[in-house]
Amino acid sequence: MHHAPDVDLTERELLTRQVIRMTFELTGRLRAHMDRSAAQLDLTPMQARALFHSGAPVPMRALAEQLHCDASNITGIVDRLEERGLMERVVDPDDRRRRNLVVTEEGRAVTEQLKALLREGNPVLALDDDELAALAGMLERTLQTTDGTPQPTST
Amino acid sequence: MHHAPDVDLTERELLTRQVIRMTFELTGRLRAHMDRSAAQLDLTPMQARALFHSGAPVPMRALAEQLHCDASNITGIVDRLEERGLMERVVDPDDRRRRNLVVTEEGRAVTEQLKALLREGNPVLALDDDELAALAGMLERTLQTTDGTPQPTST
DNA sequence: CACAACAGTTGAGGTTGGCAACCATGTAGG
DNA sequence: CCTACATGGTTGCCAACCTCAACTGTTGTG
Repeated sequence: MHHAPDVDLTERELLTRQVIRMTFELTGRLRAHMDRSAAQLDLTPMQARALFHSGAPVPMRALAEQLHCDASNITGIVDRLEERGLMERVVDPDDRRRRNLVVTEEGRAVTEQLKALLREGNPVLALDDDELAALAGMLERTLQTTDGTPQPTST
Repeated sequence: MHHAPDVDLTERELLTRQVIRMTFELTGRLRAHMDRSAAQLDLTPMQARALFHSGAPVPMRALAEQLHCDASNITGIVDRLEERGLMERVVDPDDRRRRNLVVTEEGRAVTEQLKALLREGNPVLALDDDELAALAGMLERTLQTTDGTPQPTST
């Protein structure tokens, strides 16, 4: 893209490190916050994430990608959610290999409770309107540029 | 038509939800990115985080708090890091109950490699200088206001 | 010295991550 | 039609991690 002048690079370099450090700190806290919230509803972190990403019926394969984990893990996670009656496997009529995940009525209720808990005490609420809007824009751009699969930099 | 203050609140409310959603999305990607980076160095996610937070000698208790996990987990994590020679338990002479975690020479090298990998493909690099500075400010404020233990808001 | 408090460890039970093998279904070629 | 192959999901295995409770050493206090 655009190579930057060497002198100003240090400035940005320091800032970048700082932002990365804080981003990881924030990430850790958000993760802990989410885990605590999930625990209040007797959900494991992964179960909570699975519910979170299953707004519309979704094949297990897709969920695995969204959760950045192996497909085999989804089996167990969905098993436990299904045992609690929060989710259901529905065979896709178009492709009978596929099992679409459908959140049940109770599952939706639990998901709403979870989202409510997540809003409480969320750090981003400390920002004022302008900052929030700016942050939204940045996040949008940030998420666009990286599609989740950064170049693997193969050795 | 008497109430419905949503007209003013909705704006921020929607924005907040959007930001929260994107924040979690970004969190997930960063986590996946960190896990992949750690895997390239044959480190588990927790081992990587343990190294990351052990710049200066730190008692295991403190590390547990920084990693938001039970103290008993640290035992196993440090065990494996010690087996690889990346860390050492050093008994604190002032308080012989304490074992300070000291990163070895090799451990420091691995940590540097890890940090280098983390910088590669980090989504925040997509931002320009002004945005980066603004983000830094927001993160700082955000991290200040929440000390890691968010108080349950009554709203 | 008896006692509580603290740092760290151990053990049991359960959930997840990663890998390889497997079954069932869909798809392409002969 | 039949084989070969690709795909979605499952199972089994093993290592790592999480949570909780019980336990060993050490420190501080009375």
